[in-house]
Amino acid sequence: MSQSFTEENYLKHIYKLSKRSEKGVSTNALAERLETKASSVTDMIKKLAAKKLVDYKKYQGVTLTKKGQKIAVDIIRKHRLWEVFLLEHLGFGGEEVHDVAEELEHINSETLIDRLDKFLGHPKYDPHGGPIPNSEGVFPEPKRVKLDELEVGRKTKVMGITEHSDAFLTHLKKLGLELGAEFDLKERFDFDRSVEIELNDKTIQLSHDVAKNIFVSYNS
Amino acid sequence: MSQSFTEENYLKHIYKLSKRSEKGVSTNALAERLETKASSVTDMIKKLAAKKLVDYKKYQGVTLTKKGQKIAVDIIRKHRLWEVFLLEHLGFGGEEVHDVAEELEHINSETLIDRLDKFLGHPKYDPHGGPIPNSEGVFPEPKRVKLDELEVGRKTKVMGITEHSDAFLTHLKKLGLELGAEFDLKERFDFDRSVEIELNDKTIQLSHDVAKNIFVSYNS
DNA sequence: ATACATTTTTAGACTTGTCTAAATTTCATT
DNA sequence: AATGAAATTTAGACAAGTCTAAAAATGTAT
Ligand SMILES: [Mn+2]
Ligand SMILES: [Mn+2]
Ligand SMILES: [Mn+2]
Ligand SMILES: [Mn+2]
Repeated sequence: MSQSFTEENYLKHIYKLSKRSEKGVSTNALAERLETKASSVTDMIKKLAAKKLVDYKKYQGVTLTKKGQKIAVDIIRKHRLWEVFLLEHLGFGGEEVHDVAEELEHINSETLIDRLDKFLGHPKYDPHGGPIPNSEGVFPEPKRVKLDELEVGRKTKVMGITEHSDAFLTHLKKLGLELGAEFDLKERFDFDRSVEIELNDKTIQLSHDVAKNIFVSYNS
Repeated sequence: MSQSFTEENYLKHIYKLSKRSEKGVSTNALAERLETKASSVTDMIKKLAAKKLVDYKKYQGVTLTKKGQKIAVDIIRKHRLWEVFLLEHLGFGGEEVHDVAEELEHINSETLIDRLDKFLGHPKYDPHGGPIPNSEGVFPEPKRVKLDELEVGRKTKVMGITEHSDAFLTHLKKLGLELGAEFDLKERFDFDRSVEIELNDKTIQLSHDVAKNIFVSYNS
């Protein structure tokens, strides 16, 4: 059975919304995410339920079935692989990438995505730090975390950022915290959750606002 | 104004069909190409006419307006650029490529296609010998021709084929006429339009059936 | 010029995804 | 437990694209 773009987008957003709470995803939350009306969401949910892609009881929200989940994860895989391609090979900037990937993720060809994956060298994370599931739908082990939450004492590397304002980018540049920069996390101050890192033999203080927007990776 | 996938496919096929005759494209021809019914074609043509993308008089067939033509040529550009990418960078085989390109051609992002074009090195022809228009919609000078029609005496190179049966492919392989093979056209026999070529110091006869399915290129 | 076949258009219906407005259910407060 | 607010579903409508069956136009062959 094959899905329309619309159905795929619904499934993907149900998946993403359901990550942040045990209960089913609410009609309104979904409507807001998809920039559509609650009544439209109800209609679509019924269609997805008829196809056994979601479980649905009136007024109780939706959850994905195994089948629906596999499709959702597959869309995420495609989205992130395309983003890697656009950024690393076509020279796109961080922000331009998402909208195009939003369309490319719906191109349906297993061959295509497998070969793209190979071409890209089987990346495990996209440039925003998002983990890329393999073709079985399995996500890589989470060896990656926001600097915000990293264990003190770790050697780490800047893998991505979650804030893309010019202000933030130039700030990072000034500090020397560019993509790929390596440093040690020396200390975290409970008072304001600011951190102290050592980068190229310099000691630097970072506010919580900065730390929470930097993705870092660590080994093992 | 933005077009749906469907509208874009109609425009593209009107363009291709109108290349082979002066008159407008007939409803039935279009229906057959698009694997749909004549009545559906009539409906869509009226929609396109309302958008000023085609000129249409009842029972007289359609032709593209300047606007419609630009859109059609743009789709062809995208289709062929994607085919180059799939073949040269993802390792697709000649036949697998088309169906995927049929979907990719509808991804709408000028940035994307300009960067893809650059990434590919601004190719002028796709691997089937199809010329790739530039972003203004201008096709490259036709320096490429079927062996069928090549001027006797030319040095040429195999650039593509227009027949993809196993039988034909193995035949070519046996003759040494693979993609990129270089040879001279020595003679053409009017009797049956067969040709004589010289390839790697060997003289080979090719029937018209073979010659008409080989694209060759020549300089200046 | 007439008759028949082919092509094209129209009429009416269906599916997908959306919307507004109204009805229903659930939830929070008293 | 009652009530009002918020969330959700239903009812009915619409646009896009398609289809079948029937009507109209065009082309062809005597
Ligand atoms: Mn994205
Ligand atoms: Mn999408
Ligand atoms: Mn093609
Ligand atoms: Mn297409």
